[in-house]
Order: sequence, then C-alpha cells, then structure tokens
Amino acid sequence: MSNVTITLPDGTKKEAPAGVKIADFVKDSIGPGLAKAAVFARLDGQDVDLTRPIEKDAALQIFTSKSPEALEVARHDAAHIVADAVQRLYPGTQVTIGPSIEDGFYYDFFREKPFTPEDLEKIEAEANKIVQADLPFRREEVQVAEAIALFEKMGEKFKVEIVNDIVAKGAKTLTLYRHGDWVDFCLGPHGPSTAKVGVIKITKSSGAYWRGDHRNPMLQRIYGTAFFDKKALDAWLKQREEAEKRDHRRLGKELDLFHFHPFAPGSAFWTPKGTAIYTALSSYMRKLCLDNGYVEIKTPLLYNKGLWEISGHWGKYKENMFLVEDSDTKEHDFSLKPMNCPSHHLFYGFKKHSYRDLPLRFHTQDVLHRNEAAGSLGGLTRVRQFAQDDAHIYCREDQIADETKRFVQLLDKVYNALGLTYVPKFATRPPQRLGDDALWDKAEGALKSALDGLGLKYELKPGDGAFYGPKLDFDVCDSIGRRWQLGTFQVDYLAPSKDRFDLTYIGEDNAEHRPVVLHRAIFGSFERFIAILIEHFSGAFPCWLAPVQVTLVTVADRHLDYARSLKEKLRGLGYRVELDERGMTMQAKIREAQLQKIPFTLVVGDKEVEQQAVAPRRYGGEDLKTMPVTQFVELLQKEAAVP
RNA sequence: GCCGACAUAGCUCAGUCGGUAGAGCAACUGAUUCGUAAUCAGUAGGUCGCCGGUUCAAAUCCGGCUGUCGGCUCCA
Repeated sequence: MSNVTITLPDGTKKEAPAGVKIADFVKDSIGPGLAKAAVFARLDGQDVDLTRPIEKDAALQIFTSKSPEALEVARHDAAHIVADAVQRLYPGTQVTIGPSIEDGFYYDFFREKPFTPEDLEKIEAEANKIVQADLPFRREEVQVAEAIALFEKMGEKFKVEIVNDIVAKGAKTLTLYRHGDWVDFCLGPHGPSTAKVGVIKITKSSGAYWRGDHRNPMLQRIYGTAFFDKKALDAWLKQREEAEKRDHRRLGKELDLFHFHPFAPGSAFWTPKGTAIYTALSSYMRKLCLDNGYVEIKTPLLYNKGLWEISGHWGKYKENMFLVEDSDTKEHDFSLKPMNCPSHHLFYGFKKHSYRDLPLRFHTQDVLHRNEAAGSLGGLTRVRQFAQDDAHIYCREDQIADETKRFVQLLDKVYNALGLTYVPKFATRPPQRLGDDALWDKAEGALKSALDGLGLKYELKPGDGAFYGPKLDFDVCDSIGRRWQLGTFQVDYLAPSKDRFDLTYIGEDNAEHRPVVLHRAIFGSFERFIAILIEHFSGAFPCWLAPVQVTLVTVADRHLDYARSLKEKLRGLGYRVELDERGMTMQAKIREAQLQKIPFTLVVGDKEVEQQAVAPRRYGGEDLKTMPVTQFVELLQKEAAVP
C-alpha cells in the first residue's frame, strides 16, 4: 500500500498509509491526547469528520473542544440530537432544518401543536439522555433517489423537498448522518459521538415560516445552545443574566428615562431625565453638523401622496406609512413622512443651483413615523415614531470620494467619543439595480478609494447594496459585544433623475447637470442610539450626557439653604443639578444617588458651609475630599465638556 | 401581520383546589438631624389590562380584543 504525506499546521510532514482514517492517524502519529480531544478536522481546507479516510497528500488541521469552530460543530450535533429527542417524544413530527447559529442552534419542526414550556423541558431532558448514551455519528453517502425513497417512506415531506431542490441543482449523491436510529440529510461535519457535545440547553421556542416566507406553512422552531461542559454553560447563563441587567427597557424604568403607553404603541414618552439625554445628543449632533459644512433645515411632517408617488414610496412602502384622511375629500391622500429624503429633494428644487453651491448638505432632525408590524416593536430599538440625525448631501460625481472621506471621519469622531468600536461594511451592486455598469464602477470606486485612503478595514457585502446605489453600513459593537447597524452612507443616482425629482445644477460649462445624492446618518435614530448607549454605559453615562450631572446631599437640614444656593449657582452655569430635600439620612441619599448612577454627589455639612466648599463623591464611590466650590466648578467644566 | 408566553398598587413580585387581594420598595404624615450605599413608626394606595361567557360565586376557568416579551416576516 502506498503512503500519503500529511502536512500539519506547524509545517511538520508525516507519512501514513493511504486511506488511513483521520482519527487513527491522529492517535498513532500525533498523540492519543489530541485524538481524544478532537471534534472534527480540516483536510485541505475542507471541514470533515474524523472518520474520513486520507486518500492523498493533504494538509490536516485538527479542531479540539477548545476551538470556537468545534463548538459550532458541536452545536450542529446538538441540533440533530434535539430533533431526535423531539421525534422520540412526539412521533409524527416532521423535521426540516437545524443549523448552528451565533450562540447556539435551532431546529425547525412541522407539527400541528406548538411546543409548550413543559414540552421543552422534556425535550431538553431527552436530548441530554441521548448525549449520555454516547452514540457515534455515522456518515453515509447515498444516491439521491435512495435518499428521496428513504424520506418519503419516513413521511418527511420537507426533507424530500430539500433533496429535490439539490437534485434540481445537479447533485447526484448526498450525505446522510446517523446517530443511533436517527437519520438526517446533512452536509456535516459532525463530531465523533453524541457524548462529545457535553450539555444541551433549550432556550426558547417560536414560530418560523418554512423557508422564511410568510406565505409558507408555520413551523415550530426550538432554540437551544450547547457547551462542551457544564461550567461553560453556567458562565454563559451568568453572562446572559448580566446582559439582562443592562437591558435599556429595565434601566429606562430604574433610571426613570422613558415610558410607553398602550394608546401610543411604539412611541416613547420621554421623562425630564430621558429628554435631557435626547437633547444633549441632539445639540451635540447639530453643532457637529453645522461645524462641518452642513446647514440645518426643517420640512413638513405631512405630505400629499403626490410626493410619495414621485419618490416611489406610494408603490413600495405604503403599508409602512401612516395615512391621513383629508377631511374634505374623505380620502387617505396624505401621509406622515417615514423618511426625510423626499422632502429634502423638494427643498433642493426650490431654487436653481450652481456648481458653486455644491456640495450642499441638508441636516434635519424631524420626527418620522413608520407603521412597523405590531409584532416587531420592541423597546426603543424598534419604534413607530423616531427622529434621525439625517442628512442628504447633493454633490457632483467627482465630489463623492471627498464627501465619503469627510463623512467617515465625522462618524469615526462620534463613535470614538462614545467608546463605540465599529466595522464598516461595504455593500456593492445588487443583481437587480438601476443605472449602467459604468455608473456603478464610479460610485463603488469612489467609496472604496475613500475607505482605502483612510486605512479603514472593512467587510465586503457583495450584492447587498441598495437598488439605486452602493452603500456603507457601520456595525457598532457595544460594551458586551453585541453588534448593531447604526451609521449608514448611501450613494443615490436615482432620486435626482428626470422621472423622479429632476434635480439639476448649472455647471461651469453653463449646461444642466444632475447632482448625486448621498444619504447619511451617524446615530441612525436617536431612539435606537439612546437604547444602545444606555446598554453600552449600563446607565452610567459620561457626565456630558448624564441626565443629572450633580446631586446635592446635606448632612442635616440646617445645611439646606446653602445647598439651595449651590443648586441655583450650578444650574445657572448650565449644569443639570438636583437637591434631594426629603427627610432621609445622608447615607440613604448617597445610596440613592449611586443607584441613579449620577456622576457627582456633593455632600455639604458644617465644614462646607463654613468654607464655601463641597465634598464631591464620584459615581462608584471615589471620595474627592472637601474642595472650594470654585475648584469643583472647574472640575465639572472639564468633565462635563461635550467631546 | 404570523407562532407562543405573559398582563395583580408607581416599581418588583406573592396570591394553593374558583369563595370579591398581600409583601417589600417608592409616596404621604410624624419623630429623628445623622459625614459618604438603606433611621424608626404610622397612613394611604387596586373595578386584578379591557369586553363578554361559564358558575351560587372568577384575579383564578373559557372566548375575543389591546398591550408587552421571545422569535418569524419586514427593516431605503
């Protein structure tokens, strides 16, 4: 028998007989320890089971339970195990698909009755029994006809449909994976046996449409996660608990920032404290825009449908708009604006523009309404009424690159100031699009050169651009690692066109030209951005954003007059100050100030009154010792400075 | 919009088998005047989300609606 040469990741080359199973090779030629810890292998870049033979010279990498890749495989194993458990407990339930996802896995079933919470408990117990049973995963390659016959016999109609689909794509054979008596059609790879999975936790269930299409039957989806050992699961559960503590809906109540009422679903009521944050961000963004060559405009909130017909919203977005009945015509001819762009385009058209006007940058923070599906509303992250830090830039084509650079720099400044890290995503031309390739080449080239010029790393999302132009989306990572798409920058050649808004400018050649529109936002929406900041800071805002920046605590009631005068003084300087006059002890008031995460608590007693001083304490407990009021004002000035 | 769960005082929650509600915190009153994370006592606060049904009797069981939550769909 001939030998094959196997190259390990460190470059070591080893000889083994051709056809040797990966597992055996690892055990005999590398070490039994690794063999025991191995979950799957990568053979010449392809992920495979450890039971696969090595037929030719190849590079081999082994993934053990320490690697994230192996955890992903184990979670896919877990999905199979859960499906097995479900079919053991509830015969007649059909399986569909069950991938591993970030943080776990899901499996979709077809079944008349949804799963109850009690069902899920039973399923979890059954799944972990299968784990304990240590059943090996077995891979089997079969002809498609054989697979179809098998699934038809089993009554697995959805599986038959999936197999037929891949047959249509030209597949002749496919792989089955079995553990015990259970079988699924699956690409793999899988771990060596069910025991390797460790521990399975069912987290939730929900409905999900077959193939994600709401016209298709509703399936029952079970979500779960798996870890190689219970300790890791416990750590994950604990981390989830911590995340719940900083949930903006919870902190919104605890810190008294906003409310919702059933009479206005999806629209927030902002308390004085919440409003303070909102206003601070709004003023900050306004100043930033004005300082960077934008002008601020305000446009109407309500428009005749004529506008939406030009913009295309009436055809494409109508179901998301709040229509308003005209009391004269009794027709729903008006709509609240869901976006600012059309009104900005109208504004641009109010006068003739010269090339000297460009780039023209309109900033607007108007209120927008979108009739989001009832079931999709949630806290401040998905609302029906909100405001964007919106702007539209009207420029010449040759100015796109520079405008992109300016925008990215502005965005970088804002996110850095708030401690948010981000990843730009470059979304290029989609299959269905307007405009010719030369136009797209130019637009994409401009975005790319701007990103390259700034030395920014970005991810590519080919084909994910808007139908009217390429875009950059900015995914922000918050302090607990969750990602949110906030900022956006989009190139739009469509809106200025003849049959849309027919926007023009007079060029140096004294002829009419069409500007390009750049849609852009940094916060995205104030509502959602505040939600993310609440969770990012866990409610402990930096001083410039804190709803209450300073709270005054008196040692005894006789110090109240002094405290009141201090409050007026600081308020007069423009700071947000509170004085708690309730008849509680100083200690209780300090505790409350800490729970409210107020940046500075000023304690005043006999000593402070006498010396015209304050004793500041920072959020977190640092005692700054008694200092003159003037000195504290200097400190506050520094700490509360807008970045 | 679809699937499921949930809805009790301002907040967090208890309320067993159907017998018309209870705690802590907050509020209010009084006493206490205290040096860096909870002083003590008392008072008040609820058509148990809304509408209907079953029952002698409903917070509790059933149906509808609204809202919230977890997903799905959608997300210029």
